[in-house]
Amino acid sequence: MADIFERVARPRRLPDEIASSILEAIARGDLRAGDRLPTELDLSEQFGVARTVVREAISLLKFDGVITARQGVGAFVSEHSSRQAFRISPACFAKRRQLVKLLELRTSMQSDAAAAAADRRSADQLAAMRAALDRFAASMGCGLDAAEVRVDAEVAFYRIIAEASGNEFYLEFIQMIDAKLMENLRSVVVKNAMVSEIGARVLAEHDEVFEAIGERDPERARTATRRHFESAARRLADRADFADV
Amino acid sequence: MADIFERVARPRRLPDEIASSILEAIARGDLRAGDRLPTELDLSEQFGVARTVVREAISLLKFDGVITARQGVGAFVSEHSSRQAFRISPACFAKRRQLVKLLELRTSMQSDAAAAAADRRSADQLAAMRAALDRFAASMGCGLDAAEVRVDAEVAFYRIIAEASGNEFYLEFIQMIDAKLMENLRSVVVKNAMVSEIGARVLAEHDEVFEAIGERDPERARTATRRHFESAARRLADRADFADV
DNA sequence: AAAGATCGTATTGTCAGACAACCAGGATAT
DNA sequence: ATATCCTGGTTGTCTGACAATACGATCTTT
Repeated sequence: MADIFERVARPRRLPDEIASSILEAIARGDLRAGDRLPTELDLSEQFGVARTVVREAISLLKFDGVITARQGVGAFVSEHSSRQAFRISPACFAKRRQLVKLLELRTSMQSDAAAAAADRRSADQLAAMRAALDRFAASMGCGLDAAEVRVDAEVAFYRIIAEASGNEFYLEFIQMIDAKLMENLRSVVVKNAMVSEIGARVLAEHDEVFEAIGERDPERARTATRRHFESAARRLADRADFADV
Repeated sequence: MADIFERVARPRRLPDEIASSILEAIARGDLRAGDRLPTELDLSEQFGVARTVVREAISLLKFDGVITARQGVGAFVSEHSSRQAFRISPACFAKRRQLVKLLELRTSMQSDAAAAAADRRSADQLAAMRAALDRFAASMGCGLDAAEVRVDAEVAFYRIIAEASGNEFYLEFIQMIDAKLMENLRSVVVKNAMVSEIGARVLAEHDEVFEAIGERDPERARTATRRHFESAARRLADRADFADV
């Protein structure tokens, strides 16, 4: 089931490149709220591309509320509060410090989603959680394949919980952050999963979450989930080797 | 301090309009993951605009990871998991049900941010919280102006907490969701603030949060914050009149 | 001199058309 | 039958033009 080949990296498109570039300038502080951007013509010359490309780039940032353009006047960096989208720059996943913060965010979301799920889950959803956990338990071997299956089951388990929360925003958020975390950490997670002692303890953690949701005990579901994610984060942060910036 | 006039609504730009239109089609289910979009030329004819406009619209969605385009082939709706941004459609703020879910999300974030702040806040940050609470307490009159000040102080109080969490992602998320909530609910919030019995009770709730953070008690900070936001959400949902869809 | 009207210029918003890069599938040659 | 080439279709980028808007300077009027 696990894909063998990595997806090839498509050449990035010019507008995305330029948008990221401007975004970085803002993050660095070279461009501050209220500052005016160079004109589209200037930018197209600076970047060495056509104006249409610059326009697409700026269009992205306008849609996100990062910059505001006024016809006849110019484009300006918006106040931070007027942002329309929550977006995590890929660079954050490479730095240990940022990564820990993202895991913290993830923990918040997931544990409250679990609490909500304890209240609102249906019998079917509970059964789906059970099935995911069974898949997890059934693949307790130490091989690479088994570990892969186990990791997938784990991810599925918590996705189902998010779904059962009845609040689609939890699900959306968790899906987004999970996808990007997995992109960057899958190998480490899988490697961790291959250590057998850890496997048994982790299963107990998941079971605790499952039982709490089964018994419709929100408080317990919340703390159990938190406990699991906190220890998982510890294991990950210990093991992963980052540019420690 | 409170602005007297609403900001005039700028005419929306064509690309944004079209992007939202496509986004809605996806949300409705008219376009599903893997489906191919009409060609840019087709779309420009359907919408009655130039291709550059369609391109800008599609460019937005590509940046968000909602659609994936392959040169020479076409543009396709991506898997949900490959989304790059968390974005809340404005329509969600008009429907009571969705709004309740957003408040739930907000509560999760804020209460965990408070717990983190209890661990990590500096003395300065604590003082800033105190100052915001004092502003809140000082404006206990029932007039409209007093209520406005009070609401601002309240928002500031919880923003400072998010800042003190030491996790900038909490802050960013809360700022974004707050800005949009306030856009839509400010009048209701202010109206609520003018009811004096509520004011006193709310102050007690804030104080509890403040004390917990002062004493570096994460658990208490979390539950106190949760208690406040849950009762606030109840008051709001009762009072606000929505298209109850 | 002060106030108001007009005009010019700069900038963003939209349009139209062209070519390049790329891909899929069919036609052709071996 | 296989490999190669070609062709049409689609996205990516470029160029140039005009429309819409806003600001500021100049001119006019009082």
